[in-house]
Amino acid sequence: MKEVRTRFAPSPTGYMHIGNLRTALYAYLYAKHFDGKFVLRIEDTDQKRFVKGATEVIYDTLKTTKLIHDEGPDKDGGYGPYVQSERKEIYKKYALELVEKGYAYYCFCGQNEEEHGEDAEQEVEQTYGYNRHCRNLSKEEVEANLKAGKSYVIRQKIPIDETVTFHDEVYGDITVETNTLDDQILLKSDGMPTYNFANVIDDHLMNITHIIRGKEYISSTPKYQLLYNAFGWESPKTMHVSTIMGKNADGTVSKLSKRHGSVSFAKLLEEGYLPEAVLNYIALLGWSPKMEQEIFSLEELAKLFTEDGLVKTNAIFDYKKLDWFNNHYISNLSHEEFVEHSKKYIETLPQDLKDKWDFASTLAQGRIDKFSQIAELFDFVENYEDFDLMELENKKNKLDKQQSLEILKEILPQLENIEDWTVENINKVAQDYATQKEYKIGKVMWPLRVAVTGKVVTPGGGGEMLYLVGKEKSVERINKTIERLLKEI
RNA sequence: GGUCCCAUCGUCAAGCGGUUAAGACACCACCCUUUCAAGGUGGUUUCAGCGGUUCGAAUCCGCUUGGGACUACCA
Repeated sequence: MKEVRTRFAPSPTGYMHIGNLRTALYAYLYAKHFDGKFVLRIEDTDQKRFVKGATEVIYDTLKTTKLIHDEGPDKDGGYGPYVQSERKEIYKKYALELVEKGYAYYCFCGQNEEEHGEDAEQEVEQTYGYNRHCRNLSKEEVEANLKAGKSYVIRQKIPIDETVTFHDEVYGDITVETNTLDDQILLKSDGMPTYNFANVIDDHLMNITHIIRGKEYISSTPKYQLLYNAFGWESPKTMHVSTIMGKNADGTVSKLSKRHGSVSFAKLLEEGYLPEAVLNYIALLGWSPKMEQEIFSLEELAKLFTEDGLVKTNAIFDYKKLDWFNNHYISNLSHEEFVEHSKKYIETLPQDLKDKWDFASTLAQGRIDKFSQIAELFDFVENYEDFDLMELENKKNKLDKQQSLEILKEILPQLENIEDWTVENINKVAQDYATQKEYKIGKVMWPLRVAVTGKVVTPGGGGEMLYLVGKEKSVERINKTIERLLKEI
């Protein structure tokens, strides 16, 4: 069997959209599944859009996601150059070949509206696209224009009254009438090819066997097919993948974009998502392994990934489910890894808490969905507000405010006596007190925890919370709570 | 507008002529518990509609409706 070669062909825009990353993932997985090659090609034919440092974003993303390419601008595999702007002459040669064969033509119309306008519209029966003004220029006219130094583009000569069919591995056979196709530009006036032309040439020249790309290219594919036919080339197999959508505030859905949340890989990382979690999640958006397992390593995915699991329908990006994946991956981090990852998120934390981070981090791990939640999780250490005293009542522990008051009053002096403010010592005081009063430990811990943190939901148990808040502040807050209770009861 | 594509719980999805229509996220309840989380158990919720074909349709066909993409000298 022929070696499988897939490609990821991003345009250097300066950021990596999550949908784009998923395409890269799929292309990578497909190649790896068949022990083939994953090729990186930079599609930078739009000079106006040049963004400095944009290719670095691409390299960085592939590196941190471990989607290692086998060939690319930095890894020659014999099919280079892998940057389209460096292949300019190649495209020109092939464009001319097409002109020669009658599948393309010079167009001198320029970019202004009038020449594309209505007057010529009746000539060719179409109300869209280019009016084909230059389609039938004589050889002499073309020569004359060329000699005069007129700027030109080369357009594809779409056949009239024909039908094109291509086969997609996901969507099956798709047939369109050529009359609905535009004489698209192949070579721009600056001599650069359009994406539409370059991708066909490159995929062929680079021996790409399987094209995996977004569904939005499905309607352009007939034009590519015509190009392959014109050259007499075998077209690579295509696998179009569904679009990732986002849910709008008004309930409608549209292509995932910034207004739906973070959509670039870098942004997601910034928020504190792990690359593995993001990859695992997006792998399952539009593709299914058809089994119950959901957590997969890259290796496992590669083993499982084939076009069979590709889904035709668009998928809505669900940040909640991403959170679940991320929570899972965070929980599985070693303590050292967790501390390492959390470093840049604890900078704004109070110094005291930073000093205790080795301990506090063990509470945070497993309790957060993403690292950016750390500050909020420990907010109570610094900030304390009068909470609703009703929170001191707890059914399960058969607690009411009266009892909470009593417990707080009785245990406070004992807490104040603690010399060495450690979780163990705090717990011991509480335990001894509970034993003496014949209370369940929970009954003692509840009011303590709530009084000191001002919250019902905390990242750990009572002893742990008192330790984090510190002796001085704990005592102060318990006192305050007692006062408030006395006033109310 | 034209062309093409799509349609199973709120979301991701399995299913590919005969199933009690999987599973996961979310949600709810209960259990466990030193709170929360995690974990365990259980539950609510889905075949867009209408016609065919068939002994039998979520599965095949048609129409309707709804959604999406494309319609650049962008990719």
